Amino acid sequence: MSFNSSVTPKIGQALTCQECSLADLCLARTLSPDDLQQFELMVRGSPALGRGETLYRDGDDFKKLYVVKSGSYKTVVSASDGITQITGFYLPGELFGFDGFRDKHSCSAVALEYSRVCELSLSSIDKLVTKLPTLRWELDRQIAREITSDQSMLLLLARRTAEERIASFLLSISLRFSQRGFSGIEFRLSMSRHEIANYLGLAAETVSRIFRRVKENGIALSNGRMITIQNYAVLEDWANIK
Amino acid sequence: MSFNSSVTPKIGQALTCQECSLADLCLARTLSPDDLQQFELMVRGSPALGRGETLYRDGDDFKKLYVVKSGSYKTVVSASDGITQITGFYLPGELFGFDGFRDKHSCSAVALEYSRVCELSLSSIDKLVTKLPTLRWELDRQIAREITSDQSMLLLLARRTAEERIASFLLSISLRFSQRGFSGIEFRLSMSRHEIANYLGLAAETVSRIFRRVKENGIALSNGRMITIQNYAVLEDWANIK
DNA sequence: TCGGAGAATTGACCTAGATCAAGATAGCTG
DNA sequence: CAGCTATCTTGATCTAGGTCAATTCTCCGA
Repeated sequence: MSFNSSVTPKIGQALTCQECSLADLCLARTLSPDDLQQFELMVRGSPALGRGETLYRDGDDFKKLYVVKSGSYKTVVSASDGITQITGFYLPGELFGFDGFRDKHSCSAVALEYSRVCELSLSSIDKLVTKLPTLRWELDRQIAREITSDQSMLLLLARRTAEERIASFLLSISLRFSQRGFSGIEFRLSMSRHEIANYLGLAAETVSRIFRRVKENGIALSNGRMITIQNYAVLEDWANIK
Repeated sequence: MSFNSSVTPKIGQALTCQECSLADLCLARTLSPDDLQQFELMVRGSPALGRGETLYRDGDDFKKLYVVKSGSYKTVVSASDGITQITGFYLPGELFGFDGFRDKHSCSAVALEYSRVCELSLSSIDKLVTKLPTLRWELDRQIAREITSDQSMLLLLARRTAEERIASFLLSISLRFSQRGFSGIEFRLSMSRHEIANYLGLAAETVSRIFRRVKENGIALSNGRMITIQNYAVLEDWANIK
């Protein structure tokens, strides 16, 4: 299936990288217009996945890096006894898949809703970076950002209360939506309460209860998966960002 | 201070990379003897640090990658409210420092005991990888390994009991010691109970109590920081590795 | 060898959040 | 749009592990 086979071009479904609304969030953002043309030739679209469908699996050979074009994905690690842990949620423009770069994937990537990615194969990357060293540098920075974000999750899971975790989560999602040109104060979560709970190391019931508390304190409304943030400052307080 | 100024060359203080006992654990392990010579010219030693001394700080510009030559290090992330979290312990031969690669460090690296590192500056890396692409690939794999390990810690912190965390910790240290040619059944921990507790998202008292339980069940002896593993199989059971 | 400070252990107690068990809602599908 | 299934919410109860408060070790340095 071709990259531009979809019907009406809209957010995340642009024909070319130049036209893509996610251009300044994507891996390609540091490239000059000329370089971007070279980059674009290497990028492939892929069939859309529905909720719950898997892009790659734990144990698969590493083949490609992915940028979310539309929708959203989660990455999940599984232990041999069946316990699983969501290690990240990825929104449009976000790069993922470097777990097991040049090796085997150590987690699985699953669509949270009807979603598409742009794909960049390892061989394309290797070809590109010889001509475009700045792409390599940007890639390095993005990988480092993944490490930094995983490590701040370690602090969150090891040292924060349920309330702080949920406040941080809402702030993070809100920030990322607004960076993507969507509203950061009113948005729809693509993940279930169970998925939020798993990601934050909590029980689903606890997430429910704290969403209620958030509502009772006039900080944010939650109507199912719709969230409306009412008091950003207090939410930041709760997250302990100080 | 020069790389080889130390008195008696022993584990981790070899004069050259060729002679280094850590050669097959280090970043350089995939290099041919010829390539290793080029690599070696770029590597710098550095003054030893004592317990508690800092190699780099959260916020510092990224300058170098480090391999532990002797001793051990921890990396620590700090939140603005003073909460800190140990995100990793690094033993001889282990590569660290890519948090904030080509950017700013997002955590601090602190010596756990009298320790040395080998340093590889960013400019050296960039020079080397043009001539030695396999070095780049190995670097990529090591960075991915850091991500994989951080993500398995996310599962540990979010979903495992205190008992499982400590069993996993002991197994991991034991494995890494034996890979380095030391005994994996009798070893000395270089970190305090407090540091173990922080790393595992527990209170120091809980670590003490579980070390006692481990002892009572004939799984491992702990005499202060000395550990003797008595029943590897049951320890694996406790860790839930199945 | 002694003394002191930090580290580790132990016990008593408490609480945040898990678990269990119903209901209430919402989202699909036919 | 009716009905079924998932998901979400709420309440009651329980417990793993945190916190607080003494001791007891251990390891230095003088």
